[in-house]
Amino acid sequence: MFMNKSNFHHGNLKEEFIKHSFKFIEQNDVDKLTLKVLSDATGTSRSAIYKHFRSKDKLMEAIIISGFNKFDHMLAPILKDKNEPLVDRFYKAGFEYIKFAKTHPNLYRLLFGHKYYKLREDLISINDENCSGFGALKVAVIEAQDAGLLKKESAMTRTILIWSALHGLSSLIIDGFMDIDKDIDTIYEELFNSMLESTLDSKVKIASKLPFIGSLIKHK
Amino acid sequence: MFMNKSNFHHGNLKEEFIKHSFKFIEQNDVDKLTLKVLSDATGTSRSAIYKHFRSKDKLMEAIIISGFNKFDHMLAPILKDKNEPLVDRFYKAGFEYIKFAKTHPNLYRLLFGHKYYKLREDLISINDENCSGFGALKVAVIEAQDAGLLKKESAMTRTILIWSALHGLSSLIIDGFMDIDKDIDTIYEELFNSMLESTLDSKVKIASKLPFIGSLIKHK
DNA sequence: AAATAAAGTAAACAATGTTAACTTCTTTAA
DNA sequence: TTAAAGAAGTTAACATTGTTTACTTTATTT
Repeated sequence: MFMNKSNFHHGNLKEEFIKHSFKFIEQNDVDKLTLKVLSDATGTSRSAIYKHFRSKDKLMEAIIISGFNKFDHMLAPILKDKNEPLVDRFYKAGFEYIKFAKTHPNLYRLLFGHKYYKLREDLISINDENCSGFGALKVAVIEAQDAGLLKKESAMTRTILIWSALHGLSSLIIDGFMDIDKDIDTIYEELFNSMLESTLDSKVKIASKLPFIGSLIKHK
Repeated sequence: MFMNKSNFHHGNLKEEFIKHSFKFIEQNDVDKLTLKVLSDATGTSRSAIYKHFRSKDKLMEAIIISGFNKFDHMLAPILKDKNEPLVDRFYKAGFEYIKFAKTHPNLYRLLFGHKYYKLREDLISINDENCSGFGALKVAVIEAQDAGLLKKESAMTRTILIWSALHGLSSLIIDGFMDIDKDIDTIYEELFNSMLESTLDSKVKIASKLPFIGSLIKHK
């Protein structure tokens, strides 16, 4: 089934909407993404989108799903990589988490912010260990506990606290609270030490330091 | 100069707008606060507000200022209370921080979220030790370092990390990520231990545990 | 070839923040 | 005291937002 590209029928307009939305929020706030922006970008009318999505929220839902896939495919493999020492996996995962937020601040806010949390509720489950980055983190925490690297407290509690610290630092960075002239790597070193190393039964050296995330110069 | 209350002149409409805005966001999302809501609440026309604020953003600015005052007046005295042991002050400050976010989620998001960060930039400075809760925290961190209770690393780094953890946990709670049936006090105990106690040169017992913050049942 | 469905359009809606022109009450000045 | 000025309200109109309805055009199916 191949498609005859005519002037009228676009062919793959639904994917175009999502693609342009993604591209747009790489550079702009999520609430700047209007139907006019999308109709202009795709060369269609303002109401064309309603032939493919029941509402704007349904489009946002598609973007959020796609965004979480992107996030999970970034994070989960790092945590699951059996070739790396467990501590290194944690170190790298936290590093890349913050880097993701810094690189895609609008997408990050869309995924983890409040505005569309009702949509998110229907989409992701914190306890789904297969597909979500959070699930993979929890598995890694349990693995660390079984290996004697983490105290055998509640895995869920420890997972939440690690996530909190990463989410908190990422949010403060991308939401414009860091106007100090300081690079983020030092802070992340300390975060990692406080968060993980302190709870390690035996101290472990990080095998390989990662290239720096970047400075904390105010994020626009 | 007393005011003749007539039908026409309201007298103190500006304060009424702010007061009603505050009351409204105790119960509703910030983006549900429209000029119509305020004109209905005050019995005025939709454009009356422009006699007192140059734009809606200027009203939001006033709310944010007032909100930060509320926040600072909650947090700073706890951290500065010389009658309490320093560790207890930290413990209580963190506890009340999270409680504030949980009790006033919409206000908290308004103050610390992204949407109005440009307004916030003109209003608060992270480095103002007198008026901001963050400033008070930094002073307390330095105090703890001088007293030998915290490692003598960068005070700013340590302050940011403590704030990150509190902000991250608070955000995850009020933004609907905690759908587990678990009370928050256990998590906060662990957070406090990881965050502060681990960096204490000598372990200190918390003098008095606080009443629980509440369960993590999903926040609406 | 005709009927049906899919995918587009234009025009109208209410709600949003905002502005302009006008009115009414209060204060100030001659 | 009265006139002018200004502060504080009104109504009406605007553009922009998401959304719906009625219509048109293209593609598919029978």
